[in-house]
Amino acid sequence: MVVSDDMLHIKTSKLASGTHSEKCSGRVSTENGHFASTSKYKHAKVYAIRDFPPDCGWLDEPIDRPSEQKDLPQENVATSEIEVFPQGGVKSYPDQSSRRRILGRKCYTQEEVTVVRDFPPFCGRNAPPLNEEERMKWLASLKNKGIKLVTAVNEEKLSEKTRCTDGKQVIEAVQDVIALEGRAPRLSAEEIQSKPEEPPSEKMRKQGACEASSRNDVKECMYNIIGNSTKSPCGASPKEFHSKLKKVIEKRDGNIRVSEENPICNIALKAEDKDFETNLSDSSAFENQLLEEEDESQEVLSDRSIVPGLIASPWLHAKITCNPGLAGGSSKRKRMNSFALLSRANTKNNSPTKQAHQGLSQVVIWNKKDSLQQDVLYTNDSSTQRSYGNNVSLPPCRTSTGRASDAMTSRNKVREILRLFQDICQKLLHEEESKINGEGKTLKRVDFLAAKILKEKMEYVNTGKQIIGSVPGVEVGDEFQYFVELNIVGLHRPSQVGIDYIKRGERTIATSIIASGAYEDELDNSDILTYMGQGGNVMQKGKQPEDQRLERGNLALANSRFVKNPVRVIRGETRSSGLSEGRGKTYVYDGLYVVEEFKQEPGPHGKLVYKFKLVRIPGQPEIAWKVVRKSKVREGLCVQDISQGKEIIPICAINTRDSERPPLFLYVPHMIYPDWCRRTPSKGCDCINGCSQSVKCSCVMRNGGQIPYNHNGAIVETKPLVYECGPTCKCPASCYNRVSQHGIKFQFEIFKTKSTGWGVRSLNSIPSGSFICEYAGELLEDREAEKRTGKDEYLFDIGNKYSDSSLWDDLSTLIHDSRSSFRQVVPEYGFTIDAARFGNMGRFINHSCSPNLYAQNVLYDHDDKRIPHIMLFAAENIPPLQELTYHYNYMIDQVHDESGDIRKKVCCCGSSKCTGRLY
DNA sequence: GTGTTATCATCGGG
DNA sequence: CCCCGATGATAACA
Repeated sequence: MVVSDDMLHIKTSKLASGTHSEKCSGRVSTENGHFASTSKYKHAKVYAIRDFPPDCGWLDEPIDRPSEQKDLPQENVATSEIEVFPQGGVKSYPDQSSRRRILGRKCYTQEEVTVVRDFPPFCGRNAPPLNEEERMKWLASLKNKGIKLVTAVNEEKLSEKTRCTDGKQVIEAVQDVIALEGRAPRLSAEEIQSKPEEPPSEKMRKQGACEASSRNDVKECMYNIIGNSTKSPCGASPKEFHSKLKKVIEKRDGNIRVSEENPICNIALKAEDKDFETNLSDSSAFENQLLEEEDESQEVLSDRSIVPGLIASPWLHAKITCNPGLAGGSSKRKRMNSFALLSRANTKNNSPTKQAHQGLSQVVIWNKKDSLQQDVLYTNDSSTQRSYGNNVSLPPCRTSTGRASDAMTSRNKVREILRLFQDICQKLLHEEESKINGEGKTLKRVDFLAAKILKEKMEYVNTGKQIIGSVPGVEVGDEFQYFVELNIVGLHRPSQVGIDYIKRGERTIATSIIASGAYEDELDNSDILTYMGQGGNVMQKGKQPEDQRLERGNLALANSRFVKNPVRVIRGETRSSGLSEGRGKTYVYDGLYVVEEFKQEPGPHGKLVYKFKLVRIPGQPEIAWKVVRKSKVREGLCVQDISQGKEIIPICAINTRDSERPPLFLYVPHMIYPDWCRRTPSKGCDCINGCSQSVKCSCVMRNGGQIPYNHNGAIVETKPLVYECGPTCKCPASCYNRVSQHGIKFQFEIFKTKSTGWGVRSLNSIPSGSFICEYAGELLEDREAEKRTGKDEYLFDIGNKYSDSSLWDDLSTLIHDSRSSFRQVVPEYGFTIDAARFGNMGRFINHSCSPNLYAQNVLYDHDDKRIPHIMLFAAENIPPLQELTYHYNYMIDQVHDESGDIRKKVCCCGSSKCTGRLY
């Protein structure tokens, strides 16, 4: 990261509010988590004013945990659990240069400003950790479920083995092979079953392993059963035997599939699914065996039950290092290495020995489960926790340091790449929009373009790994604007297909589905989802509808119904709210579901369709929009509209924690300028046909020749200063160069947070780049601000980043003003916005070390660059009910009290990037 | 049997 | 509505 010192210029915070100890001694906490102070300013150069250029944390070197945090009261969980990130700070953000390359555009140093939009990897919300109680509950439910489920299945299997026809089929199939080999006479199934051919030692070893691990792995046990009944009698070499066996299985599977396609046995599947299930398990057991035989290094098969990572392969090595419990003390660093290993292994996956690698990937998948079990094991100190049969990846647990850090690393990766993607998208879209102007051409697919760029230059997240269960770094509730984003983060691989599945030998099982209502799914708000299968020419126009067949995704989902593996569900939400101007759909990750059952029914066109009933696995966080939609009256509502009608959309106040009401202040949606402030009216443009059309638009020129917004109202990139068209412009209000002046676009509410006073959140999904609100208040000169001692927590220092010389060098090519005069003026006169007495919702927005908003200087109604509007924009996609935050940009150890001592304030943002200090 | 290429299907998006 | 689209699975082919 190349950052000049000048870029880092940050106006430091002035004075200081109370320390934490003051809070404890009865000081009043305020909305922003600051504390009122009566101290006087003594130190001229120190300001307790939140400063504009939001360097967003990663420019600041991380600091050590302040020692005074030890004194924190117990309930201060947010800070006491924070992990200091050794690789934090600049070094952890290596891709700025790659971004430059990616965009392939002229890169100024000013780009660092551009990059201000690119928030630190830790931006925004972190994994909502389950509290211990929730966790235990979830684990208990899993345990019960898993044990019950699997033992039931196992018993079923065992009895099936001895009586059901399928067991016979399998054995007969085996016999076919044996007969082909001519080495053994045909035996009846029963004979084989009852024949203890295997050396008892090995048999016991296997069974013992199976039981000892208590892993309830159906396949594992089935493997043993089948192994016992089939392996020894023929005496054929394993490889020969299995290649023959495989053929037979294939043949048999073919038959089954044919019969499955027969409509007669559609619903019958439900009645006879025992057979089906047995088939599945049987053959997967066979496959497993095949796989293991294929891997030369697997000499001790049964050991896999105990130490799954022993099988030698790069994948498994990687896995081992991922499993501290197994590998014996893997550090975070090791884990990161394992990532590298994984991706390397992935490239190897295209090697000629495809079969073997398919096998490997299967092993990895199941090994994944082991690792997940280790998750459980690792976060709970009892080894009895190993006995989960579910292949469920649990939410990251932050109490386990190594794991938590890993989870955060993944999280940051995901967010990083998504922000990058969104950023590239906005810029490409912007270019396209300016190209298209007037020519009636269609816009290119910026999402694909951006995805391609990312794929070429960067690595996608979670690629190669075919993940069953939750994807590292992706959290329930995450939102995506484009379908390809799902691919980028590894949540759902196909570009347009709704069902993603993976191969497990001859079988496929579903890993993720997208329910966006293209078919007639039943999407209600409950945890049950009815998903319609694919195919049947429903999507193709001009084709006769047909019965859906049990193939591809449908087959995979059907298999998942028996394997009971978790399936990720992504819901495509049409933006019917109308509040956001973005594109049609938002994709929300809804968490893990299990396919409970499926059936075949006549669809809307009369032909048969498959319907899959998916049930959400309990214990996952609820999706915000469900909460919003469920409760029509907001719980804890204490003020209907704190703006008292002054905003276009009412802003209510919610307090579900105590009886406190929002503080009193006079709501003003706009800035209040004092009498002495004579703002020079802006010289408006003369564009009548819209400023985007006109090459000569003076406003556009001042923005460097381009409107800084896209047609959907999203800001393209952060600029030192944005010039919107204003009241004196001739362009209409619909001009694309008018965004922030139109006021809020989303439904916001202020709410009482856990530890930072009042905060702000939205009930809507907010796409990255959207305008949030202005930071409104009284304009003050710094001198005046210094006098307002008690309420400095509402001061916002207007950006004097213009005094930054390196920035200005680059700007000079864009902004045609006299640099010298400008620079002379600004550093001398600092201005501040005071929202203590008058303000808008912006005053409630809290600080975070990994924010999801950033501040942008905007001019539209006057020309005085010293006092731009402070407009807050979304730095990423923000799901409903996620708290909105920006970086206050205090300078650590630069805030002094009246006696000149450094003051310290604990930061309670709780983000993974949190330095623990606000200043 | 295996590696490469063509084709198909698909709950997007302008 | 039309068309372009990426991707993986499958079919066809060398």
